[in-house]
Amino acid sequence: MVMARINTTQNDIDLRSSCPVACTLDLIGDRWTLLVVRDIFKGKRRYNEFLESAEHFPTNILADRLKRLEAAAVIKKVLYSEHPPRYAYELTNKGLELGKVVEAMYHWGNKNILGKS
Amino acid sequence: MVMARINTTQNDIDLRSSCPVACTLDLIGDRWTLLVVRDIFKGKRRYNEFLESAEHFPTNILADRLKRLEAAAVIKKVLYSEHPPRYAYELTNKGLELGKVVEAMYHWGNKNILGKS
DNA sequence: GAAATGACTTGCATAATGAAAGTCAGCCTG
DNA sequence: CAGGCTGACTTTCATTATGCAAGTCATTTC
Repeated sequence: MVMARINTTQNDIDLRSSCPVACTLDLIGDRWTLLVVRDIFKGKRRYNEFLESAEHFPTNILADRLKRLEAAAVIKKVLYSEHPPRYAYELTNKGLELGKVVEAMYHWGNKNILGKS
Repeated sequence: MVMARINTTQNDIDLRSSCPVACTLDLIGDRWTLLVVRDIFKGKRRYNEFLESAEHFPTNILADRLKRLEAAAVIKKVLYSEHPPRYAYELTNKGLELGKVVEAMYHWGNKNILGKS
């Protein structure tokens, strides 16, 4: 597919169009990425905590998504132990604002798939 | 991966967990599905109209997503010509409620990828 | 010194994606 | 009524992504 480099804020994903929805999907349009964001909203911070989630991230996918989200400045690494060096993952402002998307999916899934509320 | 058949409303996708966010992603967690929904919100109704979108749906993907969305009762086919038989795609209530998700992505992408307002 | 922990990386088989071309039914035009 | 056109897909096939299992590696604790 022909990709374009559209004027974006600092990150370097290939965008299919200048539609905001398509741009967003180019970054988070897969089955795992938003689950990382959801987990951080739920208070998880460390690699092994993500792995404990019910959906069972494959380890390579988790590592990849953390890398991509960090590159896109949706999350950032924070050192929480010097020796050995260990990092926790936290949401940036950009990541916090994804809360709206996660919430919308939460409500939709609850009502339209799980049939609750 | 081990999939579960969780008590859902009428459709038959395999769900990874009972988390509403994960359930939603099991249905719309890819780079194309929500673009179909977006297009219908923008007034498009027919196969060829979707194909004209800037992101250039591959035809096989479009046909597949329309099928999946119909199976999930997010969209429905409506006959708009008897001879030859031709169908238009429209959103069901379930689909209309996805508007919240699309909107949230629209705002997020505009602000955080395109850098507009 | 041995085993454990946290955080990944690698290998590999299977599944999904995407580009291009093919199909097919029903008009339409000469 | 043969040939082309239109709308709506299907098929093929090369490339890429996913997902499971196993391996790595730097500490740290026993």
